[in-house]
Amino acid sequence: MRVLCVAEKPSISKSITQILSGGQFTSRNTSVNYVKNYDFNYPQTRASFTVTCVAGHLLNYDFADTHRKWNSCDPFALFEAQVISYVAPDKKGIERNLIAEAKKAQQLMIWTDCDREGENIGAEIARICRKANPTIQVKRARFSAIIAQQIHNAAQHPVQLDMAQASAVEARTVLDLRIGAAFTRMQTLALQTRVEQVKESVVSYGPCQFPTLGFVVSRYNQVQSFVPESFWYIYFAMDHRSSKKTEEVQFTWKRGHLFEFEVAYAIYEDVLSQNSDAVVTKVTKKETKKWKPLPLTTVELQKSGSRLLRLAPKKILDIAEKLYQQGFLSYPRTETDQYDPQFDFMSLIDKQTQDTNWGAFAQSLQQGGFFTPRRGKNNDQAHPPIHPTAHAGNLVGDEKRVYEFITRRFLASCSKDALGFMTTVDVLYGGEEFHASGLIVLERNYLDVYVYDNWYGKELPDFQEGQRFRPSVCELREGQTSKPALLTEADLVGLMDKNGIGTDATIAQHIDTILDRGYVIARMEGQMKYLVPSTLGIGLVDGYNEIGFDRSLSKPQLRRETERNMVQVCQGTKTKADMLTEGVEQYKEMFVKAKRDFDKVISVWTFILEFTKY
DNA sequence: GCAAGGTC
Repeated sequence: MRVLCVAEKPSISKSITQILSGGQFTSRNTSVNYVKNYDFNYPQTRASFTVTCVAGHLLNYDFADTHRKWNSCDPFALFEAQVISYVAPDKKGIERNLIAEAKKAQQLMIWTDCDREGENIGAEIARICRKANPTIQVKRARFSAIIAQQIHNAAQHPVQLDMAQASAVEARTVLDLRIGAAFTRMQTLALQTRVEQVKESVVSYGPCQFPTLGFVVSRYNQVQSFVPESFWYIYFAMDHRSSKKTEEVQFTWKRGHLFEFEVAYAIYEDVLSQNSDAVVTKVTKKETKKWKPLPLTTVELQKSGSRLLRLAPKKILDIAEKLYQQGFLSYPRTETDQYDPQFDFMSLIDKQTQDTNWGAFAQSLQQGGFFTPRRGKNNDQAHPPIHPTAHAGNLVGDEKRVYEFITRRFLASCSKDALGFMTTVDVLYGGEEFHASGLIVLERNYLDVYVYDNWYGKELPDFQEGQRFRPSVCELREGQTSKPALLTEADLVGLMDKNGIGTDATIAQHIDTILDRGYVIARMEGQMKYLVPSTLGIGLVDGYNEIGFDRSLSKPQLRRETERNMVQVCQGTKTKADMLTEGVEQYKEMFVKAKRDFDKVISVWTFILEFTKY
């Protein structure tokens, strides 16, 4: 039997070929540079295998000719207009290869990633192959890691494609298109005639880009409306004299900050009036740890990378993609922060021993310093955490910095938690409680390679329970609450991830979109980059908020509902048709309201455009 | 001239 295997991307087709063929395969070029067809025999199932791949989705969705042009219809009609799908122009070569190979095979085995998108891509592949060869038998290989035993098991026990998952993705795709196009055309056409600033531009709406914008505006509004508040606290310290110097040991008041001066003052007066010694009531000494970092996911790479390396999330992902293409990194789009129990850490660590900067650390891991990485809570069943797959010695600039970060993070995660010794001292003075804590770092462990983490040890003098002393300072001091900071890109990535806006592969794109559209402007303050909404961005979000929907078009709830609906379609508790109809009805209602209230929206915009200055 | 999701 001839079996055609189709993976989601070139790297997977190569890995499964290497595993299933045991290295004995021939390779054919196709008309597409990055797609190869691999042939070999698989005696385990007495079949001859051809392994090839696609590159993500093959199909694009758009409106039929009657509704494609902007002026062809009222934007409202897009909620019902016919939506067609077609092979994207840049995927034609891949389609041709699939057709040619499907004609030669009796069985199609789909090897896409084991997630909803993978199931949908699998359905696209099946559709094209069936058209070329109507009798081809369609199977699906299920694997959760590129590990020999799992890949063999998947090849020998294929299952059926999960059409429910594929349908859920299709429903979301069509809904996003209808909603995005309808609101984008309506907004753009309405604003272009009335607002000078947007005469030439597209004012896009999207179910991911708007909540993303919403986060930026919401933080900006918090900053603008911030009013500092005064608070009072008791500052308490003692002088510690050692042979060399005198140091001030500061204690923290257990009550923290009080916002009523009268109350704080009364307590303070009471403390002073007792005119007593301070008494050490308790000394706690215990070992403490600073945990080594978790295995690296895409979202975490973008968050910590943008914070520590000061690069835009999109830039980091682009660099990681390039390093992956060059064979230096594992697949850079992953939600997984746990390694497979059979993962081969040692050979990867060995590759890093030649490095001039962290080679010695890698060697120390080989000589007994290795500890299995911590396990996070996420597993996408498709890719391992991001890790270096080869040593790269000749990189420069940002590529070098990104590679270095990923490698140090990997080595750190294979090391040991840092170990410290913490002392906490509780003190009673004038009836009030204070405490101070000190830390001595005993073993740096992972900190030696993960230069991005700090763990400072402040040493405390040796206090004894029952010890009495006079404070050197005991004052009532005033402080003020400080303004919240504007959002950084790292914050925004975190908010989007937490609220389910976008995916690991698209979060950075959505941020770029709101920058490109001019909804948000990057503002540098020193080394730090902050995101500030433009008048247009504020106008759009505040304008829609003004309309008063149950669930705002610029908040994350709507996307969460879409996600919930997709899960229901996957579980079979809702049909694709119901998800589509309900979604269309819901957004139709909001569309009508939005259009009717547009004067109100515009007046908010005009107000903001006139009175907001930066 | 519209979306979001894959990936190159």
